[in-house]
Amino acid sequence: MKPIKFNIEHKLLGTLGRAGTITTPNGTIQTPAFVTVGTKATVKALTTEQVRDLGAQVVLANTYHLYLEPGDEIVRDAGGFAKFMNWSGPTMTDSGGFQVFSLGAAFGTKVGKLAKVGEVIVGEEIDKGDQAGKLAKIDEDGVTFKSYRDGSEHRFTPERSMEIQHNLGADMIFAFDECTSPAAPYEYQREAMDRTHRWAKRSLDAHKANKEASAKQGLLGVVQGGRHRELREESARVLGAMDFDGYGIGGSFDKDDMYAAVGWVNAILPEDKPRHLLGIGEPVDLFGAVENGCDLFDCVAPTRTGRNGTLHTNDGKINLLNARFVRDFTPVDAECDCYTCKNYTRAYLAHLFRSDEMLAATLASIHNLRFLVALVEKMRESIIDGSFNTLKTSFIARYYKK
RNA sequence: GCGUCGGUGGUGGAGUGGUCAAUCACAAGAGACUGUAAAUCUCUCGACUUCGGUCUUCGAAGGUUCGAAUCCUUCCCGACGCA
Repeated sequence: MKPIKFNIEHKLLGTLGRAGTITTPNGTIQTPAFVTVGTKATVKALTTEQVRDLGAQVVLANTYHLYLEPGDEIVRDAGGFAKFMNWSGPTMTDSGGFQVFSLGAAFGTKVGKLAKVGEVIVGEEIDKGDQAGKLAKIDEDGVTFKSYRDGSEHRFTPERSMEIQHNLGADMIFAFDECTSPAAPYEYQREAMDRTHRWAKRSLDAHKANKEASAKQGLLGVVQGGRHRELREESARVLGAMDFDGYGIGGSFDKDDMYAAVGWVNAILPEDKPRHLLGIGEPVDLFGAVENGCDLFDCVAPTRTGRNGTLHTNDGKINLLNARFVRDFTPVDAECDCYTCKNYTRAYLAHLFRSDEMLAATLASIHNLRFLVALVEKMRESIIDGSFNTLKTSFIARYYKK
C-alpha cells in the first residue's frame, strides 16, 4: 500500500497543467498548492495556528536544520515534527540537498540558484570546484558539512538523510541530492547530476529497507541537470523510471526559461505522480510552473522578504520601509482576505518595521503567505473552471505593470 | 557676577597645528532576498556635478602661523560649581 496517492481531477487543456488531490496519511492536499516552509519545525514568526488559519495545507521542514537542532531523535521521540510543532496536516521534509549548495558552492558568495539567461558570473563568484572555505564538501559517498552554528563536522549520505527523515516523520520526504550552482560549468552539472542519480537510487533503497517508514512516508526523487535541456530530460527519464512516490524538481535555472525547463522535465516524468518544484515562489514563476505541470511549490521568499519589509500586493511588491507608507492608513492590499489586511494598516506595519517590533515580522509573514496560498488556490480553481489563462494574464499585467 | 568644562554633519560622538568633507554608531533614503548560514545583507547619506571631480565647512568675529576644527583674544550660547 502506497502512503501517497495522487488523483488528477482536471487538466489544463493544451498544457501540462493539472488540478488534483494528494492523499497522505495525515490529510489531503488540493493541488496545485503552495507549501509553507518551516525549516526548523517553525514557520518563522508564526504560531502553527496562524499558519493553519491562513489556509496553508502543508508544512515543509528541513532535515539538516532539525538534525543539528534539536536533533532528529528528539523530534522522533516528540512524535515527529508535525506533532512536535502542533501541526495536524500533511508535512514534508527537504533532504539537506539544498544545503549542499547553500553551504557549499554558494557560501560566502552572492550567487543564487537562479541566473539570468546568458549571465556571465565573474571573479570569485565562479564555482571553481574549489571547496576550501566552504561549509560543505562533496564526495561520491556523501557530503561533509561544517555546522554553520559551531563549526563542528557532520556527515550526510543518502542513507543518513533517509534515516534522519524517517525520524522526523514527514508524509513526503526527498531523496538526498545536490543542488548545483548556476555558475558551475556543463561538465560539472553532468557529473553532479549523475551522482545525484546514484544517490537517488541509494535513497530509494534505504527508504524501502525501512518497511515501517516506507509504509507511511512517501519518497520523492529530485530531478537535477542545471540549465541544460539534455541533462534535465535525461534526469527526468532516469528518475522517472525509479519507483518514487513523486518527484521534486530542484537545482539551478535560467530565470527566464525556468518554465520551459520545468516543462521539459514534466513531459517525461510519470503523469500520475505529484511534482514539487523546489524553492520557487515568485508569483509569475508559480503561473509558469503550474501550466508546465507542477503540483507543489515551497519557498522561503514570502516569509523572508516579509520579515525584511517587502509585501505582495495585487499591484506588485511594496517595501513598507519606504517613506511613502508612513502615513498610509490603508490595508496592505484592500483585496486581500488575510488577518493582517483585515485588521491593520500600512502605516501601522511601517511603524512596527521602523521600530523593530517583532509583530512586524508576524503580520508581514501572515500576509505574504496568505497572498501566495490564495494565489495558488485561485490557479487551482481556474484550472477547474477553465479560466486559467485569463487569471494569468490579468494577474501578471497588474502585478508586473510599469 | 566669578570660575570650570563644552559648542564639529539629522542625532550622539571621534579628531586636538599639516595626509580632514571630517573615523564610528544611530537616524534617514533606496535596493536586494526564490528547497532559510537571513528579525539579514548591500548602497547612499555637506553642497554642486558632464559622477572624473569641484566648492564650502568645525558657535561668531578677529588674530598668531608657511599652514588652524585644533593655539590666542573678544563676543554669543549651554552645562556644572561658587556667590
